Amino acid sequence: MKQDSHDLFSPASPARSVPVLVPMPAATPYSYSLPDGMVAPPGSVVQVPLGPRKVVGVVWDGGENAVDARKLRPVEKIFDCPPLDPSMRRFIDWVASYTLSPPGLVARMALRAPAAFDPEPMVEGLRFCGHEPDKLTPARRKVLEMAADGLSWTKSGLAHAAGVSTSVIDGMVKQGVFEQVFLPPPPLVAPPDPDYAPHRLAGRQMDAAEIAVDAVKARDFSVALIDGVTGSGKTEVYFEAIAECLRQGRQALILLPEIALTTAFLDRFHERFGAKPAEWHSDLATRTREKVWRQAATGEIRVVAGARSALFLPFENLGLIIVDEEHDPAFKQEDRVFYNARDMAVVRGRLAKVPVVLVSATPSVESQVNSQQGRYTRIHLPTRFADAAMPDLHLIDMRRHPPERGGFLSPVLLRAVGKTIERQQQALLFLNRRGYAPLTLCRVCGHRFQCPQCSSWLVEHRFRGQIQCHQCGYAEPTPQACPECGTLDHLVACGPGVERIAEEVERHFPDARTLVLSSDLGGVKRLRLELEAVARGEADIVIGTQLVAKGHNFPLMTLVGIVDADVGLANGDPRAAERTFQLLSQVTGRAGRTGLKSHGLLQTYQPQHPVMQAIVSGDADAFYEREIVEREKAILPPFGRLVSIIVSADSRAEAETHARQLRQAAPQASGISILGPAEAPLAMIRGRHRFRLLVHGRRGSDMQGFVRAMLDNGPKERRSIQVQVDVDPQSFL
DNA sequence: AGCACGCCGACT
DNA sequence: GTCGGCGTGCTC
Repeated sequence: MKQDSHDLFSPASPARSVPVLVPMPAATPYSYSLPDGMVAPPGSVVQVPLGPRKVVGVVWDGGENAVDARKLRPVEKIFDCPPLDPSMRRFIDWVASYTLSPPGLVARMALRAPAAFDPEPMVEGLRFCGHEPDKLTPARRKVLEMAADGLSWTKSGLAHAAGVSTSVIDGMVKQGVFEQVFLPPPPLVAPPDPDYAPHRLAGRQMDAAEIAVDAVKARDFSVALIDGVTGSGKTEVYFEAIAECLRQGRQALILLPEIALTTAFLDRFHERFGAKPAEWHSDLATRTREKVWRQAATGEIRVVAGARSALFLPFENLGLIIVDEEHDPAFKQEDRVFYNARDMAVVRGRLAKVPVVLVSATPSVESQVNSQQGRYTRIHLPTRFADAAMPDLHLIDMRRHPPERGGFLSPVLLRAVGKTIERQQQALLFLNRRGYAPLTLCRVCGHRFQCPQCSSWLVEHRFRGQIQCHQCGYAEPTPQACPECGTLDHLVACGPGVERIAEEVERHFPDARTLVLSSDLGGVKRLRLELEAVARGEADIVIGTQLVAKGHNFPLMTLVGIVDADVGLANGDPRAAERTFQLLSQVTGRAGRTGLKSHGLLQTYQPQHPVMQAIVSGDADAFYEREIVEREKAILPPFGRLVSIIVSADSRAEAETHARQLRQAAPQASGISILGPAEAPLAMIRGRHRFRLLVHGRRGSDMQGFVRAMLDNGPKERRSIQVQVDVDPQSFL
């Protein structure tokens, strides 16, 4: 009826219009007119004009708002690629409303492959068509032998197979020996074979694998949490779920923190399935990226191993999502669209009706709680596989075994390092602090080097000759003189960073091969190469920041020294204990997988601290559940309820709109409040709300100053603050 | 998000 | 006299 009355007011020949999500921060899709004869069902990937440029958008269903028909511009082109299916579209809508992001920007994450939307061009190929060449040289004979089967070859492929140069083939083409054919582009990766190398699971692992496999067999949404110490066989267990998924002819997605996407992982997959999975991460070459996108969309690629953004690939027939290292903070994206890929994986699984498997040696508190409450199936792997023993762990009480003057390494740890390298084994010294020293000050006037943009300490990087801000990226060359009093050569470095530890190590072990592994020393590629070199034994002493804790195994590493185990315990983060526990467990888990006797030594000034005690006691798992989960449950907002506070300094109305969207999206959520810059700090102090502050502002803008102004209830700045807490996605499904 | 327009400071 | 910094506004 409404439709009819609407038609009365429509022009005689109404232009057909379609809603299109464009890569722009608009709340709703834009409308475009559809030229006669063009068919664009929802999900179609299209090219549309937007202002002065052409952009890629997606035809949407619903959300269209009224707009003057004269403003409509036509859809220019529909790409010849599979449309985004309804579950993917609902996923994009869901993520947009949950993260309070414009849907167009979420959709853009699913279309991050510049030229992948048209089919890959056919590859030119050659086929033997019966004509013999007039002169049959030895080289030509070899080519004919290879091509006699009448199958199609690429020119370079045939030349390579026959062991001749391509010019031999060029000559034969001229004589009409070959006809030109067009071949479909070759698949990026070979299809993995679920039965390539049978698993070698035993006992509890078999039971665990059965649960995971059954979840895949059910072909429905479920969430399982696999937890077990490093080396307990978690990967092998979820490989069985992937094998089942492949047998069903469906696609599997493995999400990993970017740094854990190592060749070691890919090789392991290869050994089990006879082929590598397709990779997806920020460092991919454009061409490869496009191929992966396209072949995931067509279903050609069966398994993708990728960083968080792989969650937005448009799989043709998704059957399983794995989130490995699910506790890892790297799954959080904290720019543009803010999301946690672990949570969104659960949502995508729900909408696509596929099982999700979360995997970690140290599960996040959220996942622990969800499994305790029975929403996630718990799959616990209690021990290490075969003879891979856990290292024995000891605390070094730094009050009793202090380092020598000017040093940071206890004599106990130094002795252990010496013995380890004498045995031709490797030692890892872990310190979660990049650079040379976290603070520099002037010995004459006491001036402390502070970031001019955000007021955190500037960290000296001696290797690069710079002092840097680890908060905002500000950097300047290390000065010789104090900017305050002008005194030369009286600047003093305070506290250790990995570079300074390396200096100390080199002083004690001048003949050892020492290597610093830190994220600021080159890109992902270089880092991977260095990790592999270490795994092959090409270093004796490795000094690393937290990146060494992630995913990579060092078979020759029999000593792990934690230089400053207390770092991070007192930084005010409500998750400090959880983070410290996870990080130190992951690091100490790197050692002890060789069957050789291995050790972990934790330097600490707080040997009585419950986290330290738990890590060195064999009862860490129980402690983690009992103490950390219980404590942090009390600190964090009630699970199953969303507490989101939007503080808006410039537009109360905008904040109201966001809150309304939130309440609509999650009617069962409670505790949404809007707090102005004056109320927010009070609420924080009174402890009614716990939250992280996310301050949005341009680089170079004085965000710290704004927060200060906010805390002082000062003048309203033209910036907005959005405050969100980590919540549990399950309750919104 | 991108891109154009538009207005004030240091330089070929 | 211009180049270029970023503030503001607009895109179906």
